[in-house]
Amino acid sequence: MDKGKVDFKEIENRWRKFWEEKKIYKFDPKSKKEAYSIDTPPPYASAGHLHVGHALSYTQFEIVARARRMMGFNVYFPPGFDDNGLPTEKFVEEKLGISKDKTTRSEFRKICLEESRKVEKVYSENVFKKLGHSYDWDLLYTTISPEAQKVAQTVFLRLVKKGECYRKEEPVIWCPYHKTALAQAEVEDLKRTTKLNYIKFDLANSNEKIVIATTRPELLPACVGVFVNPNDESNRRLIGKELIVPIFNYKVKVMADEKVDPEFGTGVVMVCTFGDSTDVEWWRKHKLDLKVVLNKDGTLNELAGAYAGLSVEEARKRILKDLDSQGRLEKQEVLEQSVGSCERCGTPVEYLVTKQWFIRTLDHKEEILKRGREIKWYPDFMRVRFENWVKGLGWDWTISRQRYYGVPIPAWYCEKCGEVILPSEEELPLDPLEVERKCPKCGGQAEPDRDVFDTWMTSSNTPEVACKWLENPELYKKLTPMSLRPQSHDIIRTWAFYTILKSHLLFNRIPWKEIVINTFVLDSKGKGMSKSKGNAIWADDLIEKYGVDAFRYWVGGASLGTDLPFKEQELVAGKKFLNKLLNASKFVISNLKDYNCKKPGKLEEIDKWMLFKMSEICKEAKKRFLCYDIAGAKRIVENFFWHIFCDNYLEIVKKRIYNDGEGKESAQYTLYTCLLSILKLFAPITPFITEEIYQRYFVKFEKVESIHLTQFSEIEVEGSCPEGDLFIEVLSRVRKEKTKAKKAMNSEITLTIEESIYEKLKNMLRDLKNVLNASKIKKGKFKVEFK
RNA sequence: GGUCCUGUAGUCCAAUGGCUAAGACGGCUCGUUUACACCGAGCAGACCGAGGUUCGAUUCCUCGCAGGACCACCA
Repeated sequence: MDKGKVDFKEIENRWRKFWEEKKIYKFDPKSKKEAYSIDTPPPYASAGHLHVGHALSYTQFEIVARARRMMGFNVYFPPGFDDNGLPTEKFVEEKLGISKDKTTRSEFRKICLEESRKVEKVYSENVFKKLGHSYDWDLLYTTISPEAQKVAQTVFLRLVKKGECYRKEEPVIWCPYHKTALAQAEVEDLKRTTKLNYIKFDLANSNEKIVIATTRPELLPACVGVFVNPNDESNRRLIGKELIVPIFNYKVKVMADEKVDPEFGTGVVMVCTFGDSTDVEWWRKHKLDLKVVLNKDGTLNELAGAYAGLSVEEARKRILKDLDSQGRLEKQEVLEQSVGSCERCGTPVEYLVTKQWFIRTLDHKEEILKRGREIKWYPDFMRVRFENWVKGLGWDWTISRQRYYGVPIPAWYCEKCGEVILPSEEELPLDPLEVERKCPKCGGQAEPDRDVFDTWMTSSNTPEVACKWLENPELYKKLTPMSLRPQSHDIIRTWAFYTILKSHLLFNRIPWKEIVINTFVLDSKGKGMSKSKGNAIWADDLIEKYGVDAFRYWVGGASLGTDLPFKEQELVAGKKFLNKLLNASKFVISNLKDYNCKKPGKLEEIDKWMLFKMSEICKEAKKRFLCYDIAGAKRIVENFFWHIFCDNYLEIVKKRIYNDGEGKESAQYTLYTCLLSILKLFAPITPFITEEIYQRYFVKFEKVESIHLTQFSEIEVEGSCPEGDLFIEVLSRVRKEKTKAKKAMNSEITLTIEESIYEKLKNMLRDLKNVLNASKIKKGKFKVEFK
């Protein structure tokens, strides 16, 4: 071992290769140990870069997997990729400049699949393997695989059979850019400044003008009613009367609804089909007409007359101009508004009436809340977020998407009689576009469904996909409900929610026993990190600079439930720690050359003390790992290693191990046991350096081919030796005196200590003399004399 | 607007209804000693504010302030 610089990269590469070749993380289905299955989040393998927040979340539960393995569990830890759905389509469209409109579904799907495979390969190598993640790569799954498609389609058929999945013509949330229906969960708020336009309507059979404020004048041709609050003194007189819609000159009725805010605008609201979700609500409640003016691409149709073919924005401008020239635009006010927008492209969503498939959620709110409470949440308060979302749901889950790259909806519709035709489960997976069907009822030609499922339709069955529900029912039964779902808080409303929903509807039980919400990383100033804000810090850069173990050391310090600001300083500390660990090990190992790995007949008192302390740390750390308190485990082990083991114990036994003689074997046994225990406890967090040290020495005695296959130590103790604490206290007092006298720590002294202390330390005087370099220890008033 | 989380030295973070409130980074002083100067010994430095419960609150409760997150929103 060279002095000074250590080539951490070389160490990493060597062991990464070793683990992969030996397949040391392979799952053993025949093992008798208790299974611990992890419902891994399959990432969208899109960009090559990974910001520290993502790297942290994946590494955080990877540490859990390692710790569980070392606590005797048979860990089922499959990697996965979520490669179907909009993100991939968007990626392909942008990268290759292909639009789904200008190609066929099968062609487009082929390109998507090829791109997915390429990116996933890079991702596995550059992210997971690089970070030292201990997946069993033989269990790799992807959500576009035939197996996953079969799961999604089977689930669909079963839910249809149960009546929990239905097809209906309904207003749905629509993204005009992606030209598809969206689920409520895919909508994000977009804050923007817009104009509130005050428009004069004529009151029918009167000369009076009624002013209505609207942000969406382009929807005038779709106006189906006007509302006022029944308690609004100044406007209630209008109820039952009719207004004439400007430009389009047709009559609409004025009706009453308590939800109208008399203070906003003029207190008079027009309802169009559809401008926003309130319009949908009122349309349903008051059974209004349907006037469709929007096309699927966000342009206006013939109903808009002269404005047909224009985009929403353009039509708005033109209509406002025409209203103004007719003297009907009273005024405009600036309005801070937040509108629902597509979470992937930011385009404000519209509401269109289309035929879609839905899964019932509104009927099951209470049951879902109950299921949520059967699961143990870490941290517990994250369950509240889940509950808030469930309580606030306003729509059933729209699962059909008018896109290409996803799991096809296995259904046909008879052109003649409208019958919905479904395949049998044995035929799955299938693409109805590639299979001809005749109507079993009337014999008519059946039209295939051209849509695909929402990506969450597949992802919400990751327990079924990952544990091979259909391929290996035995295995699935053994591993489910899964032990753990690790995920981030921003997808509680999607991934966690949909998974719990599906598990409830299909199997009438929870999908996993515990859910851990990973730490949320902020930038150094305490702000949320994202690519769009430009404050993202890339994990690759840090790993390049500090090494993987130092990065993981930072991850290991994050506690659940509290946001963590990223500080590069922590990586510096990590590197220092690795160096210290390596150096202390080097020292210990070099003094174990003649060690026979046998427990000596007699242990020195201070060694008993050390072994006792070490065993306590092992127990406490295990306890903390079990309840996902990685940071706590790391803290106590690190503190013990640095201050008790290095600063105190190594100094105490130095002279004993330098020379052959009494107490040498006792020291060697203690050093061996403690260092190995410490290495093991740190192995889940810093797997590379611990493997390196283990392989340099311990492997030949332990006979287990990797430290990561060993179990955390259980140390045999011979009493707690409480006098050891007193020993350390005296050591500390003397060191203080030496510092005060500006003497070196190894300067020779004569020590006088209180008689009571002297008596208690009687059996440890030799070690005390050694560590203090005291030529004599006398009884009396505490005094340190220098030579 | 609703809900949730977090406020501890310059910075990150821990514990605690009562004892000297721990550790790391940074600062300062001292020490080059055969694992390590990416080190050791030591020093200085902190409980967001106001009430309340209590013999006693940094800890529990209420309100406020600050930061962060989630959800709902208005034509």
